[in-house]
Amino acid sequence: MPSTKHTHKHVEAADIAHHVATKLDEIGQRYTSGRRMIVESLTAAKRPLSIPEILETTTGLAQSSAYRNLTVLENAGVVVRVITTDEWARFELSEDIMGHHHHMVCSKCGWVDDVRIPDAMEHELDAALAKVASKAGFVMAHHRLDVVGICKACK
Amino acid sequence: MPSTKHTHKHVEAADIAHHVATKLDEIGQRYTSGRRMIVESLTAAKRPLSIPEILETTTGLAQSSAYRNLTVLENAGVVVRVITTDEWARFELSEDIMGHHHHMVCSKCGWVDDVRIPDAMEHELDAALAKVASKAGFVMAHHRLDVVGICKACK
DNA sequence: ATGAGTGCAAAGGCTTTGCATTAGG
DNA sequence: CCTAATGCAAAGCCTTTGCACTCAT
Repeated sequence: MPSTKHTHKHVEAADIAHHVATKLDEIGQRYTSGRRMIVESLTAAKRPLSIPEILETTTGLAQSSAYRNLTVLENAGVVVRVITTDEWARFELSEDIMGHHHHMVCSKCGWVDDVRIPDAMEHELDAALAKVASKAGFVMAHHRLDVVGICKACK
Repeated sequence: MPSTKHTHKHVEAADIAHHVATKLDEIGQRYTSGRRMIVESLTAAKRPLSIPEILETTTGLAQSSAYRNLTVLENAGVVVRVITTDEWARFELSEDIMGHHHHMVCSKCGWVDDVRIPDAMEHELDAALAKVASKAGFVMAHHRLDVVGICKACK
């Protein structure tokens, strides 16, 4: 079992299937073909996908099944629902798999991609946020950070 | 450098009405009673409100008028639509009026409140984000930062 | 008068759900 | 076999829109 020293710990591509199967099993769910297609679609994209985008890459999957399976995968802790604008919801693999990261959102076309900032800044940020949150009686679970701007294609 | 003072510039409460009226006038819109009620509601709340919350404090305003007026106020640059979870959209006065800030979102009940972090951190953050964004071909317009956690009431 | 603003109800668009069918263990 | 999973279509829910009425200019 090879161990890595990267701070961006994440599940290796080849192990994602196994990881997902395990997480699903933990909540008594099966790793069906539909779910496999969705996970593979998200794995290949390496960025949050909307339902329409997911359906484009999963032949024969009904829209309702996509929604239902994404909910199951979300409950299993494998997929996260990303809220960017008010259009479509987007889904991505959890940080367990992808590592901690943030998003760039194109305010023109809605494209979303991943970005990472230095660990040092993440820690500073967490410290500052936890402080101001607790001052207001909040218990911080995590933070969410997005870059809003114009993507390469829209520029 | 002597000009590093706090950048929390905002419109004084008493001047909000005038500011809003001006901004509306700039796009050829009137400051009607419905719009006034909404602005006063948002001013009093000092946090992003959902449509149901706004309707509770604006007697006699139709839901459709609330949506329509909020769109107008948004176009006038007076109100901003805040996307937190996938439930209801929330609205708040723009940063012109409220100053730059971020949000705390309760993942249990959906409550949203404002938070501010030190200017120094804002600047570091902007620098780091602009850098990673441009590396991906994005032109950053601004950033969005939320604390997700459990609020005082839900704890 | 005359067009903006409003209320009410209907329509839209994304998401969820009911139900009969199919498939995996 | 037996229950979970799926497809299809209908229903839900927030939001937007059409239309007639009202109000301010």
